[in-house]
Amino acid sequence: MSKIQHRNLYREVADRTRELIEHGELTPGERISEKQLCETFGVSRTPLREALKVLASEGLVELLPNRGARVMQLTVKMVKDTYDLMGALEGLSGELACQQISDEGIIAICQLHEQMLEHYRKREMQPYFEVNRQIHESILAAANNEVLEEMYNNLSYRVKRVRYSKKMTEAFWRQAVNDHEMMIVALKARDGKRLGQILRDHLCHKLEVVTLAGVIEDDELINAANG
Amino acid sequence: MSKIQHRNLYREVADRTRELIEHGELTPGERISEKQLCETFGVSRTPLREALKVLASEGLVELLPNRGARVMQLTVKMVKDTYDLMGALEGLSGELACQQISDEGIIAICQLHEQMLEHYRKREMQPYFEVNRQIHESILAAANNEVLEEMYNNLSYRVKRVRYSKKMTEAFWRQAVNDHEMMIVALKARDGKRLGQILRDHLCHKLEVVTLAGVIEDDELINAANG
DNA sequence: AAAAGGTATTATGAATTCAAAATTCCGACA
DNA sequence: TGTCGGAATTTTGAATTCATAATACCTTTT
Repeated sequence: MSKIQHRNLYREVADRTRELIEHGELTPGERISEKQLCETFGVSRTPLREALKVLASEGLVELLPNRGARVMQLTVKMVKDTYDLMGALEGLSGELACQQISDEGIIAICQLHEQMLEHYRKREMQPYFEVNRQIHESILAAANNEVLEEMYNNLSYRVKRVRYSKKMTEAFWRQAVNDHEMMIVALKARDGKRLGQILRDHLCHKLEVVTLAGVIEDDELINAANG
Repeated sequence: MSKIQHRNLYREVADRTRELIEHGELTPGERISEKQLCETFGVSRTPLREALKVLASEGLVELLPNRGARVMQLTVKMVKDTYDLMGALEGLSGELACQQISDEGIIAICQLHEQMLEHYRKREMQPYFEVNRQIHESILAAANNEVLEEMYNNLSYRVKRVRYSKKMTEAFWRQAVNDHEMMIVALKARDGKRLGQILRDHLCHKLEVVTLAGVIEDDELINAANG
């Protein structure tokens, strides 16, 4: 028996608009026409405008007074900054997780790790990414810090548009798997400091993939590549 | 010539409601009557409701579907979680600041530090807090990471209601000043790792002040003490 | 007297309406 | 041909109105 969810219209609209942005149906910098979005969702302007305010405070859209909403433009610097921040948060989650996780929790993550290795061996990229995501999510959950979780998820939403699977070379992939091997060792040893450091480095490696190892400039706009 | 700010009504309302919460005119857990707030601000419900949505996504109020808004209740665990997070962010800001700050920037912070010491010697608590805030703000600014800055400010807003000046004993104060001495040494040496660690520990000490060294329970509500 | 049920009132959710700002369009003029 | 200015249109900002859910109140029944 699932709980009845009184979902307000503005939440629904916010979620669906987030998806539109994530999937590139609303491209970065594009002006969002209230009227048009209202028609596509079949709602009036009131809940739509409320949703836009929420998305703005989440950093996904930009509200220009009397000039409407725009999908937030991502610059390379913003992505770097966000990754630095997410690195710190992942680091913290690793430290906290080591303190709080149960033995069963560690076993569960190890099993996910084995699954992930299997996908790596078979070069199944999408399943690999999915299990990878689950591992990071499990560590975050084990940290038992809802504020951290909320903030991390918000940040990851901002950079979700930046897909890096196409730029994921064999070398980078190998590095990522290597990072994960070390993570498991640290987690089993409940070495929080170490796990935290590995997670931070791991995210730096991801950033390298995204920014093509620093070939492009800080203020350059990220073009939304949908992988 | 100051820039003309086209401040939307909903922003104004959000700011003023934030202040009401901060100053305890709206107490934690208290139900927010839309009609009443509309009357005090002299605006219609539309901008007020938009403001409430923003405050909700900032974590300052709670929106219960069809049951209106409540000022978010802070539990001890939430404050602990938030401080853990802010510790990680301060740590990051310290590391980044050491990499990016100019020599002039370091000098400016040292001067603030001297001012703060002077206030400490004279036991001028409010001026001490103000200069203290400026120092942390300067380090945060020197980190040159807008996303970090935004997130940190949001978190600090959530726990602003928790005033600790009344619980600030001589021993804690001495500890805080000691932390700051070490910070300056690390900053001058541009030792990012060390500065980061000191900032994290520094925030842990603050947390101890807030939670009275763990005398109260996790799920206990924080009573808003306005210092 | 206490509990249950139904009606009245109030508060919230969302659409509509009105006002004001921005944009577009078009003609006048250099 | 290009650009400047102003009216017409569109778009956003905010108030109002309408619909519906929650709450309060009162009656009825045991």
